[in-house]
Amino acid sequence: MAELPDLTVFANILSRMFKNKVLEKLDVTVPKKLNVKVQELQSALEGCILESVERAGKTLQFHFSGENVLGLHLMLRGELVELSEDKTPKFQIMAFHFEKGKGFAVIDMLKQATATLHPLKAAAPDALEITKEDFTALVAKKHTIIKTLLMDQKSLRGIGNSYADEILYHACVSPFSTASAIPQWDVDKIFKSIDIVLNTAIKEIALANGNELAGELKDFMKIHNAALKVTSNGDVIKRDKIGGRTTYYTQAQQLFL
DNA sequence: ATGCATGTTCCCGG
DNA sequence: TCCGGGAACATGCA
Repeated sequence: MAELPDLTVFANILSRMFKNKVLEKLDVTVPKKLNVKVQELQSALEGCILESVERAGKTLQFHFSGENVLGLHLMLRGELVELSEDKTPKFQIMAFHFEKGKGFAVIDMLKQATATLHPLKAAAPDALEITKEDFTALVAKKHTIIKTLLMDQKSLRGIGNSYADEILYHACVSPFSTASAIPQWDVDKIFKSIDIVLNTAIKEIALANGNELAGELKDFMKIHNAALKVTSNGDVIKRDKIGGRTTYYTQAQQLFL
């Protein structure tokens, strides 16, 4: 359940560990989500140098020498694990073997993690890159529920169910608000909250993880957290479904319809 | 033991 | 055309 902040941290850790290393071997255990044949993927990437790892939306982008790019989406339950000698991790999807026996694997018990060779550049802006003007225009033209809009990857990339709740809680706007009905002042607040909530989480997770790729899931959530009954203010945390997903919010969050 | 969690896609209906 | 709702995916956890 890696979300945007986790992925940003993973990208940084992978860069530290494998940047400028040669990918000696790429094992594909579960090829069903690949956009190319296993052999095509291997011949494109094996022998290449990993030049950078970046996050884009909810994906990681591995940039290899020779203009080769691999996109990776972990979907619901995908995880990254560092490889230890001679042991294939349980639920392995693919394994990246670099020099000196070092490497990492993608694991996913749902087998839904998706690797894409030469992914198309996404049209929608990333949640951490969108400008205030573009965000304002986006919110103004959509008549859907604000939480649904924040999570719509075709509109804005990178925000999932739990951080959508965290952002709207931080901005004090009800997740049930109609996007186009939200006043400019509050749209500005949401825009700022996206930046603050995500970047704060990145810092906290980076600190907690160190160089651990997966690490245990630290719970930094202030509202999207099943263990909490009330917020730090003492407001009762309510639960509802939006888009089939559990949504946590309080009565104090302003509703605009 | 039952049901919930999580992202995406696809299908149906208003 | 836009929007919402539900199912499906496989497994671990409370």
